[in-house]
Amino acid sequence: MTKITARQIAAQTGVSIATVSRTINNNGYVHADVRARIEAAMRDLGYLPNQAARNLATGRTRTVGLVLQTLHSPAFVDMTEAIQMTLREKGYFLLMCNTQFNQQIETDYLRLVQSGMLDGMITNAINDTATEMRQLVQQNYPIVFINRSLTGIEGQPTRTGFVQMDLQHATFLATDYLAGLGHRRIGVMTGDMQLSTQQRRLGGYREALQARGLEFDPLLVRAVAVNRHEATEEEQLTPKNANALHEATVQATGEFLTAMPDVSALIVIYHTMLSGVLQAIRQVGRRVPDDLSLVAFSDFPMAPFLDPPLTVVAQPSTEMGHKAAEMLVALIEQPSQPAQHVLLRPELIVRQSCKLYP
Amino acid sequence: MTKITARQIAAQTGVSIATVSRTINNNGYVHADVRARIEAAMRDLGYLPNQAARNLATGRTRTVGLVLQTLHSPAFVDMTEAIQMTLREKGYFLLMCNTQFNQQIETDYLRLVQSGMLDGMITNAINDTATEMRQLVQQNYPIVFINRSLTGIEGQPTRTGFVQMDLQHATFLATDYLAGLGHRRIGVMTGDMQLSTQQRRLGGYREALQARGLEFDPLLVRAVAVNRHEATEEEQLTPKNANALHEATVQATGEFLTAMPDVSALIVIYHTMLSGVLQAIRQVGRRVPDDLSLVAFSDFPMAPFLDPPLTVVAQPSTEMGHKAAEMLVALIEQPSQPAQHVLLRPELIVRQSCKLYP
DNA sequence: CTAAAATGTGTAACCGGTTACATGTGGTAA
DNA sequence: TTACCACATGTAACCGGTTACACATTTTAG
Repeated sequence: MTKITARQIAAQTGVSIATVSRTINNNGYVHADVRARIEAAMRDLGYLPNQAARNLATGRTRTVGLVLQTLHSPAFVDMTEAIQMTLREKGYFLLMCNTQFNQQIETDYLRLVQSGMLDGMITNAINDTATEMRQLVQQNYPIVFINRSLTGIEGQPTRTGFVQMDLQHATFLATDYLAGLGHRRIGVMTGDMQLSTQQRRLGGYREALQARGLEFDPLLVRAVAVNRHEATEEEQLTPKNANALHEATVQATGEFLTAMPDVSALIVIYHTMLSGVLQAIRQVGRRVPDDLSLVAFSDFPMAPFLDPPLTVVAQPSTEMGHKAAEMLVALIEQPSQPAQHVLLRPELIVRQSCKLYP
Repeated sequence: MTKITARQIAAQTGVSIATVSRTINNNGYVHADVRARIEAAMRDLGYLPNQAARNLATGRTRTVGLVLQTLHSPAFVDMTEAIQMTLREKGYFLLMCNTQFNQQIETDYLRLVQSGMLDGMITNAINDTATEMRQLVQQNYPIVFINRSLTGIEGQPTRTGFVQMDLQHATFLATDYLAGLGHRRIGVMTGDMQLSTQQRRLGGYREALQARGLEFDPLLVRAVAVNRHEATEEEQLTPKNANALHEATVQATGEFLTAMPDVSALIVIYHTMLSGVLQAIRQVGRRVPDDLSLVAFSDFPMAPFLDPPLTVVAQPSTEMGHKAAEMLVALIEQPSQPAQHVLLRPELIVRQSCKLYP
């Protein structure tokens, strides 16, 4: 249990710590015989270099942060695992941060990059408009955003990357498919309207409606807020965890379906809301797909086994995670990179939750 | 972007770094006025203390590791979030490690505790019998095991904790429920037989059979191995990721159901195998619950919406995560703790995937 | 009023590595 | 033979904090 240090390895082998360090890091010149002796000593004594010391000396930690709101979404799980595996291959570690939609926690974790604890950050932070985030970007810390964008940094030299699914196309796919089946009143259950992605998500909805000659009715879009936004906090539900979100969604969807009996199809933008939507549909006595067609976002292993098998817009989550990790490592290791954007395509997977209208 | 150091804060305020340090850590005595000036300077300059330096100086990192095989299980997701939230409250960070059932990765991550990068570890490592793990425990590093046990450390002073769901009772609940419905040939789809938990899981199965006067038939237990175990590697399937596991499960379940037409009920021990089992059932043309009763492990949000709604044995995952985190922090902060054991009860949630036999 | 205790602050030794620089070999090309 | 370069290793200055200890100044207690 007494900690072995490089000094002891040096003493044991009769060399200086510098030589031990060179051996560990495979730096500079070390005679093959000496190297062998040092390595033997390290093995014998079970020596592992102290990471804190290395981090301090090198100014790097080979650790990056991942800030997500929740893991209760198969897409996020896939992404997280892909990120971690990719990072591992590149010799990096992953610090997890689930914020449960709490912006304070989000901000706290973002600071870890500035405190030198993390070399960089991957995030889909919801306060992407906040000053803390812009500061971080402006201060040139490596950050990769997932499904987020940032205005006002165009042309500036930052170490920022963006990995996005084509959100507009995703809602377009769902809407166009439903409209193609003859639905004219297509509802959308979504999250916080303040989020910078809402515009693109709804953009795809409107685009598809227009292409099919249908009118956009704002009453058909129902938002269940999942985060606190100072400006409009009082009007928003602010569930603190998945359960609260579930209840809020049940409530909102129930009201929505009751108030809008002519809605014949529903698009659910967030997977975290799906169980709540399904429960509400049951409660108001509608049946999928006979009384209501349903398209959800994110595919998941159980989707084919639901009643009925669920038609979904699938995200390339694993690929997104992989790209994000790769991009971040590049930003960390090569100081001056032009901001990269990766845009991946979603895919409509048709199962049996939608029906011709009427 | 130039890094601000405590020295600069000290210079700016006209005090020594020691006083700055005392202010940061709320240690020792600092005059209220001086403290105010220092805090103002820190705010103005946007100073954040360098974590690597603190870690080195204090010998602690306030970071703990979580080593899991995968997040593709709602129970693990719940646990992970609970762990992280609890750790955060106590001022700790979480380093995530998903091993994808690769024991090499597992071992690598375990070493991080020894390298001083982590203050402790929470894990359900599958090589709980391996020498690396025992070494770690013997060397008195704080470790909390989830659903694992460790023999041969009884009475020894270690900093080890155990959080377990009562695995034996879990399988008992499922088996007893099915037997009570009249089923006599109850199949079990499970994972690696080498895992130290298998004994307890099957123990509950046998216990329930015996209580109901049914005979134990080893042919009714089908294992789909999910990890590599040197000793028996050649006889085992060794899928490298969730997809491979899915395929392996489809294959194994299909064979099993075909070879055992008299099996009227099935217990699925691992959630990660569930989608594969469901697919295989479909492929061989059986229907749940009419041709086959089904009990799965772990509840999940979509379970009520499956076809049919799924009867499950639910784990108290959130509570387990919470306890594990609490226990680990206690082990870290209070050097000499007797090894603690927490045993939580699973719960049978009856829905509609089981039917009276015949 | 004096001794002891509490308060406040600076100095400097650490934590355990990394790495620039100096120094010293031996080999090889001119 | 001289000059130069690749190879090999040690010395010591960092990295940016924490904290034991020394010293000074107040308070408080008896």
